[in-house]
Amino acid sequence: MSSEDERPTGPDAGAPEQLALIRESVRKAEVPRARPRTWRGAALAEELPVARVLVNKGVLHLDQFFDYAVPEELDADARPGVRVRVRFGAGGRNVRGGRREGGGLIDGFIVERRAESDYQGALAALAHVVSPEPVLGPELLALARAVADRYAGSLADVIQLAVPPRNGRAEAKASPEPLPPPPAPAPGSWDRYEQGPAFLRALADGEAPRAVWTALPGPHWPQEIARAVAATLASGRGALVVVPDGRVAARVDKALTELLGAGHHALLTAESGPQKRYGQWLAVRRGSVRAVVGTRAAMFAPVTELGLAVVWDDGDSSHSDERAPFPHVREVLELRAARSGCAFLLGGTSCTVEAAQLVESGWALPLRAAREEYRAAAPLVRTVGDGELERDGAARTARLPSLAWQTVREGLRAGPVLVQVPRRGYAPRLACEQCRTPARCGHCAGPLEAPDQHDLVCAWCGREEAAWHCADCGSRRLRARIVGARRTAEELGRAFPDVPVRTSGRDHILDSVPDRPALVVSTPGAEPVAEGGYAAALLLDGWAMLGRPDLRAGEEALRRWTAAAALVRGQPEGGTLVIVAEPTLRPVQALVRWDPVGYARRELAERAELGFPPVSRMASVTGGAEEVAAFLAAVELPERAQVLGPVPVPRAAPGRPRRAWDAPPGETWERALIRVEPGRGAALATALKETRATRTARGEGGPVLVRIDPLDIG
DNA sequence: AGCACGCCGACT
DNA sequence: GTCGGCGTGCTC
Repeated sequence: MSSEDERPTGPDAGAPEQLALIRESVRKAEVPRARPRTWRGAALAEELPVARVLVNKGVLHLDQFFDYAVPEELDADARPGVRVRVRFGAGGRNVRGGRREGGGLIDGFIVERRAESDYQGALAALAHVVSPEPVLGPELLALARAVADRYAGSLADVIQLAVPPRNGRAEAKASPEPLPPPPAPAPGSWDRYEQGPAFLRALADGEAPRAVWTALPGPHWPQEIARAVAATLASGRGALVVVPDGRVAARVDKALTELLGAGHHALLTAESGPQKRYGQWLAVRRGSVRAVVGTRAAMFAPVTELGLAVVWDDGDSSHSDERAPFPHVREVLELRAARSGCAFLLGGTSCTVEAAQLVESGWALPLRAAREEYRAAAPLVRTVGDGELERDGAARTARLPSLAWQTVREGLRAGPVLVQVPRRGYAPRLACEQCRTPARCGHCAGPLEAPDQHDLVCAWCGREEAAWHCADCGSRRLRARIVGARRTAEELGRAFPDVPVRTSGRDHILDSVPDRPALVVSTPGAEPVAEGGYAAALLLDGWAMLGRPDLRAGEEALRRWTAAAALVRGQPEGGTLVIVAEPTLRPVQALVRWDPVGYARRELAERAELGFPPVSRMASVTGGAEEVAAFLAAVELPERAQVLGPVPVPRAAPGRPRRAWDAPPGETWERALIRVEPGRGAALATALKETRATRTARGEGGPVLVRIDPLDIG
């Protein structure tokens, strides 16, 4: 990075008193600024004796580089990008004649070697070079800077996410010789998509197409990703694929190995353990492996000459990092594509609102198949309203309507049957009892809650809603009820005593089930793949999924449903799916018509109208009530920014691990939302970052947590 | 964040 | 005179 990107340190701090002037002259005499010759008598490097160092402290007001003198004996190893240890801190300031002692040893990275420093004081020397392996290249550094700015975070925080901790043993091992590029692959099942073959050809020709890909349901998408990677490799460039979890990574890994053999790609997931993972990361950094498949942290993988960045299923919440500054895979890969001019592929069986926006804005092109292709590849979808559930005769014993019974019974004759059950602990949002329209605040359109089971309060702005009535149908009655879905599934198992019941969920997740009749009960996201596809699927308690207290509840439910439906055989092979949910609801209709894109586009239009993200940009500020209030008072927001709240942060659900933005046990935190118009996101991030930097520098109040584009905004 | 520097009041 | 309170500001 060039030096103009750094923050000036500001030499205007107060009038220099006499002593300081004397010291200054002593320093200059001892260590000439133009070319530091000695430091404590030790010889310095002949050439470029100054090392610009990124100090590995996440604190925002230290978000700048520091210059150190390079002793002669470290000259050879102290190359740009290597890890170093330096003395840092006020500990050894100006102890007689400009000499420095003390100050703790902390980690850092050399960012640049220079002939001279523009720092006015005497330089301390590098303490040591941790390892001569350059791990932080200029491209990764620039990306990390861009991500830090985007998310109002510090460079060091992003570097901590982007550069894995060192492992000496892995570093000592040489990486394999890079393989020559493979030949361009045939389109394979990409020919089912109108622009599929053309997209592959563009990749193989070294171009940089950007696409939002609505994958057909069924088992082919890992191979399709593999072909896109292979085409990019064929152009002599590298490729990066980021998926939500290790299971999906394993599927793409398998597809790539089948297509290209081993050696072309690295697998970067937490499952492989620190040493192996660092070895893989190094192989990528060293350029001996040109393609990467991995989970979240792999979004920063330093692929040489990146030609294609892929994110699969960008609606999955694990694409959002839970460590500061909370970057999202889709956004980071977008940044990479924009910065390095590489191709971009966002794929999934469903479609997020953000993905729809990428197409709408013209940044990416749609990559879709003809409507008939989706209908043929998807199972027959039928709905059962949960009202029918109560009326149905069979429901009395098993709480399941007869259509569901029938579907399961018939499905079990042909193969495994999937039963998707929402996880317990879903707190549904209040909705109209009549038409199920979510109850929203009359002032800011935030979701309403009933913290004391009685009064209605807006979760965003905290206003009390005294006289709520449904905007759609005028009803004044609300409902919030969770059905005991798990038990229903168990009863279903008892009703088919000859059939094995397998379960897959949070604690024990099945990867796959054989092509034999079985009931497979699974929570959303944990569905095993059935070899040969499920004969049928039953999606229970759609209402509870739609009732989640989240702006994205509808989109998320549809994503979970299409993901499950994509595991079922297509309609021509007799695949059937029954969803227990109100058929008039939009996400349910989108599933029946298999139109996730239409759903996302409509949702996008609505969010634009209501001033919701991603059309507006939002940030959240979380912390103790006093800290949040003081922060909001201090921050200079961009024009027409709107502050919603603060409101108390709801308790973290018991059992779920505490996330950074959940209140610590025993404390009550508050959260405010800040909303700005489209195009002011960068200004908002800058304002938030600046305020936090000055406030923590002065130690004013406790820390607040700032998140840009928070996912769970209710 | 640490941590020393510096400018104010009670002490051998 | 000087020991030490913690308010201020710097860290290459």
